[in-house]
Amino acid sequence: MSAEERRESVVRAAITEFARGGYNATSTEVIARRVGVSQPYLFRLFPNKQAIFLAAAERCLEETRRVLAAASKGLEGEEALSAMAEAYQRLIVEDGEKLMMQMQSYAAVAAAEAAGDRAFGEPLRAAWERMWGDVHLALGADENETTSFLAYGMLINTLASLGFPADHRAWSGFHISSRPAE
Amino acid sequence: MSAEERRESVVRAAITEFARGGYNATSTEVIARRVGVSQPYLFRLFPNKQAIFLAAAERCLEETRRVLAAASKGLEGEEALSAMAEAYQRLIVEDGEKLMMQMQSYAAVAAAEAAGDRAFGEPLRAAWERMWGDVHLALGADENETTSFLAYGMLINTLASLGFPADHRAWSGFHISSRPAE
DNA sequence: GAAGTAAGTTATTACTCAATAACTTTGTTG
DNA sequence: CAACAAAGTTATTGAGTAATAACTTACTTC
Repeated sequence: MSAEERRESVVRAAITEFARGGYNATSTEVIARRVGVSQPYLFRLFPNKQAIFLAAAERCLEETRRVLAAASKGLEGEEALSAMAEAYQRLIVEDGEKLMMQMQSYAAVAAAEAAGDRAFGEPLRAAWERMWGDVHLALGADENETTSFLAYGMLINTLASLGFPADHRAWSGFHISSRPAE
Repeated sequence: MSAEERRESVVRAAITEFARGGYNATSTEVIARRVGVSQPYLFRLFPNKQAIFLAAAERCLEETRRVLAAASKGLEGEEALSAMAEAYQRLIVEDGEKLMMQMQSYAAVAAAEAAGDRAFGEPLRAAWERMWGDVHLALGADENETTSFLAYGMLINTLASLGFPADHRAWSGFHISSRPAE
């Protein structure tokens, strides 16, 4: 298998593991095991652990952006909004990993920023901007609509992270059919 | 100093340290040092590290609830809404720690839930429910208003965590005067 | 002043983990 | 087939860390 293909499997494995464990509690060992490769080999593919995390986090945001863009393609206004909302809901329900990884990313970036490391968050801010731009376009370039849409998305993330069951009143205002798989 | 008073200082120190470092990257050593006490003594005051984290996380949510409740006291409708929004904004600007700690909490709970530990999140779900209830009452028991208010709050948390500067277009729709202290 | 108790310490253990170095295998190509 | 490179391994290190055990002050109260 080529190094490039291996890197791809590492990113996928990293998403799964970091999503559950967060940055610090996830060892490079478990990632390597999931890939089916020795632990030190990861450091031939990536310079260090942080780079693996970053690649995984970036991929998740990018995937989310892609899903939203695909859902709203050819639609506008109210239709685009509900299509994206439904797509995001489905994404979370069918693939809880992406949500968890997102939350871990935000926490990790916040920690890095607090520690004075501004470089770490850069690629994630860029990825967020791309997503913001796509949503903004899909919603007719209305900034309030865009902000509102993303706000609801972030609340969904929070409630799902906290583990509120789907029928809890904390979810009132949403129509989520089931919770993300664990 | 009494054990109860010490516990109080531990909670405050823990908020500061966990906010920057997250659960796993924060050693009990640095918390103890901040309190001005030996590391093993923490385990006389709390059963384990997780309990310290939980106490800190719970305190943060509770504080947020208290701030919102105080801001909306005696007001209703639109007035209550803008009073709470302003109070939340001020809370974040003046005390970025609380925000960071919140994000770390969500990530930690998500990880615990994914690992099958449903007990860890319980106190935080309860704290969130209390906050939800207060906001709900303040906004005239309108569930859509409540959900919307909290959604914007969570977006604020996300953007601040990602480290977007106050004048960035990601903040459009908000009127935040400055970013939280670091 | 003895005796108890609450607040605190030092020393230690058992463990985990990112990263480096040195070596080996597998496939390709002139 | 020789020689090179890419993919991968085993062995190791050095640092950090939650938690336990055993010991020490300092204050109170009879």
